[in-house]
Amino acid sequence: MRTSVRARAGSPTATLLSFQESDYLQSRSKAELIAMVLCMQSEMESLKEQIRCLTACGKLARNLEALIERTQEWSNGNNKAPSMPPVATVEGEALMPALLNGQWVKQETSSREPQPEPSEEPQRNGVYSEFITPQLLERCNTGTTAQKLTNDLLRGLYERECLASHSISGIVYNKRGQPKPALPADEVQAILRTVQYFFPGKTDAEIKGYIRQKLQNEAKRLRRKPQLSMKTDAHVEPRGAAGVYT
DNA sequence: CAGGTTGTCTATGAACCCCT
DNA sequence: AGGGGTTCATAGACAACCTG
Repeated sequence: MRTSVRARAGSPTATLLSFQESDYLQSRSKAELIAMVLCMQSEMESLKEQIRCLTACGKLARNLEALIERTQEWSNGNNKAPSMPPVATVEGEALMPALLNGQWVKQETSSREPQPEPSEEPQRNGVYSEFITPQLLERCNTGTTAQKLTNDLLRGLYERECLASHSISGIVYNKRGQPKPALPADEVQAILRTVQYFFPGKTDAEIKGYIRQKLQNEAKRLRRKPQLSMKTDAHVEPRGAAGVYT
């Protein structure tokens, strides 16, 4: 299918049109081209998301530095309680409106369950909130069990391969086992605090047990089906590196 | 006692087949 | 076409055991 649209030489549109008319595309079936476009769209979305995350990380880092400075000032004898730095925003949206300095800020009044009061000890909770985003929480099941919430948080924060290849502490007691790196301690703490917010009765040990269980299940899954995942990848990417589904 | 491994069982959802 | 039953893969839960 040839297009009759005229475009200025050298413009992006002209580049696209010349690509559309190339022999490579002419040799492809319509279905193949549609599949390629879908793959490209998917990849574009993934890249956009990565850019958003990187931008957010940079702003969060600056916020953390400011908070650390204020905390140090406070602990150095300045009795005035440290105030929170302004919350960074991405595209006008507050990054962490739901969790501030370890304390949750209610966003929806029509919550599924009566939410417990935020902790009275924000300093004890620390600043772990940068890992648990409101978007992530929206995808998590916060209303059923602590174990489900823990699993959802882990799946939201890490890839399966990452879960399968890490442990809570990094300590390996099995001599024949490969040493596994530990999950970032601050991220584990963020999960603990988050789960304890929604399920105040749960202890660190219990939640760590849920995390351990999830890591083991993922590792077991990977051991059982290593060839399956490879086969699936081969299906997803039949034509070179066109499809990146991560 | 905490943390890790392995095996087994169960629940669940997707895929498939058959019948109307 | 679609509704219902069956099969299968997967995730999660649990128990038993090991190690430091």
